[in-house]
Amino acid sequence: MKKDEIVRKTLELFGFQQLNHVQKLAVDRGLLDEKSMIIASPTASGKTLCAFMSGLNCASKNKKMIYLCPLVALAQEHYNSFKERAGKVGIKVALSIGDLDSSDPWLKDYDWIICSNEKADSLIRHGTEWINDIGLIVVDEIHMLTDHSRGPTLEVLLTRLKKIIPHAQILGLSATISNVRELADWLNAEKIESDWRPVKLYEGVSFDHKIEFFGNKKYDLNKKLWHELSIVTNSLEMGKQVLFFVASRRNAESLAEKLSDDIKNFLNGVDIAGLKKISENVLNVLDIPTKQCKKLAKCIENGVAFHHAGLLGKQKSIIEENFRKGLIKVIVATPTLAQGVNTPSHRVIIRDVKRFYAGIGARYIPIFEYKQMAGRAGRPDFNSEGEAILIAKNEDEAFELVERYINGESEEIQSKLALEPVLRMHVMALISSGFAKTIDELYDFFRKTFYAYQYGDISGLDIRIERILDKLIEFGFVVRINEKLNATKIGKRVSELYIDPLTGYLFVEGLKKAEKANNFSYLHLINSSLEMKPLLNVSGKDIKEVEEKLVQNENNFLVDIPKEWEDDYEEFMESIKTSLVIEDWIDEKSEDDILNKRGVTPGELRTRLTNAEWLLYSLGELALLLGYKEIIKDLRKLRIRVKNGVKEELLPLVKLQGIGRVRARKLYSHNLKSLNDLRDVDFNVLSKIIGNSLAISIKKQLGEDYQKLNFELK
DNA sequence: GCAAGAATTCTTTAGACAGCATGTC
DNA sequence: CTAAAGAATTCTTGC
Repeated sequence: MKKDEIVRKTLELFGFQQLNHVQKLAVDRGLLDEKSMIIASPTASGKTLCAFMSGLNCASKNKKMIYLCPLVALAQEHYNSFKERAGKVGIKVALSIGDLDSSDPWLKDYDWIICSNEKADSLIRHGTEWINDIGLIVVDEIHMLTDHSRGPTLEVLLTRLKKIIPHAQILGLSATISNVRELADWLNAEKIESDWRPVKLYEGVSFDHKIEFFGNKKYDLNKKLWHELSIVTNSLEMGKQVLFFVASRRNAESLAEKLSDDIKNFLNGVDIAGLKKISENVLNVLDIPTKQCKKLAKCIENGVAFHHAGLLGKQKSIIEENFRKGLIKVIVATPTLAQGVNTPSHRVIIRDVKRFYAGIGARYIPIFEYKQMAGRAGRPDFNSEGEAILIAKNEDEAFELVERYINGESEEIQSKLALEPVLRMHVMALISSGFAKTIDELYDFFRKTFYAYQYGDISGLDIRIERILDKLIEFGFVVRINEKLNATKIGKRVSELYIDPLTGYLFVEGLKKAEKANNFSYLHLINSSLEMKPLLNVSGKDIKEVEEKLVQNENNFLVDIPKEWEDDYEEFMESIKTSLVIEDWIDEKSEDDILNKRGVTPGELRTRLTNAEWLLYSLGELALLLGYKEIIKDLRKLRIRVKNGVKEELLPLVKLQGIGRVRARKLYSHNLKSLNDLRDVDFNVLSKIIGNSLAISIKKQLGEDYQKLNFELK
């Protein structure tokens, strides 16, 4: 395809007439001539379309595009959008993320591969063969590089990719940052910067019952109402939605609740009917609605939603979707929404500019974060402008906020590669995948990173690497003979399992004590790993039970028990508490009970369980490798129990599709305890217990003739 | 004696990546 | 080097 044809086709697929400012700039500067570049421009300025164009260009040259995303949710969103559009021109798009995996060799038949940064890293560790077919690397939200926990992974990944496929085009998509130049230079890329936005953004402050846009416009608010409500009222009177950003989940919920009583007056008949329906959907995401589900449902009925990571994924997407549709009038959210799925709002209110940081106390959030939140203001499909409003208590504070945030410039991107936990993981990976075969190669590698580029002097890094190397050798994961470095079998496996070497070591040491282990000690072992952090905190009401558990299992723990006065005692208690929650789950306690009793949110429980399952798998794999044959079965059983939330006796039943913890228990209580029982039981009996369609499905899964049964039913 | 409101103390604090096996009416 | 808001609890005040 020729260049103008690519442009034309892309515009057609997206339904646009012409390229916008940023896109034109990118094309002029060589986007379709395989020039590497970093495009730094505001949210919604059409960067994705640039990626799409160069993806088409790349495909026309018979090369692959790999599209890296910082969040699974974003990867999914892009996958859907790309698949629909690119599918029309015969391009095959694949999604590769942690769960719901598409196995490696399978990917080689696809043209565009959308994945998370970590997944891409993992694919490379496993030595993917199609890597040499990559002609284009798109890095979405490349400013992630500055993130202290996950930035280094991206940095190492890019450094590696640059080395393996030096001729591939790199396209970095970034929010506006001050040192794009530096980043671009590191990648040998063009720098394209633009402030162009599809809608005009007004940034202002609200205080003393007015909203002030200094020199632009001004709103007077109803003095009889409390501050937040007066803003909401003012917005809804103009028919505009509001998106609040607050500092904590509790704040989000309480503000949403407080607002919901007054907002319902702004709803019309259509809204009320629609909201009623959504509210029910939200309520029934789980079999038994939890307290949080009920609270959310009630708020939504009145047109307000709270949004944070404690919600279930399904609920979050219902809220996002219906806010876009205009049904939900107000969302009160934690920072999730600022970096996640696109949820623009005419007005964005940044209420809390301070946030708690462990060990330091409350601090101003970075300017960069403010800009991300403010950037959500404005809906190109409805209005030509958006408003981002900070909340201040008084005029003094208002001026301070203007200075700091509105007139402020985003922080620079800084490499965080020197942080030890991440470095440890990547040193292990580099050795394990044979990328660094000697110490010199290892040092050389780090000389090509952004860290080295940015700071020049990396002697400090060298020292850290050396220290880490010593540790890895001590752990038995790496062998060093003179200058040569080699990963041991177990070291290689640790790297492939994508766990921190420290966790790997924790597991290896834990397994040595396995003869005294019970299920609880395995759960506790995985909850002692870095990957499970942060753990659930122990509150006043469960301290007693946690202590009891500690005493009960005193002789079963696979890690050392710290003394009460030691620093890690509290963390130890938290790991017991977290294990208790998982134990409740596999003891078939009802979800609602667990959540209420332990003060956990549904979304949180879900992520914990997924993590626990992955770590149990990893622990099992290490046990296998180390030859602990007796316990492998236990670990396997435990893992399936964690996955399904069932006692051991239900294990055969949950193998069936459509049978989870609740239904399996039901079958069991009707004396159907095995697959054979189910095979033998009369269809009509089964159907009475569990319903027609499921009975058909079960019988079919057991190999009986679906058609025949279906026929008999009629 | 009691209730409303004020003052004080207590409690809690954002987010979310990774392995792997298998299948779709 | 370590903050702030909301919730819970206790105290005060006025009748």
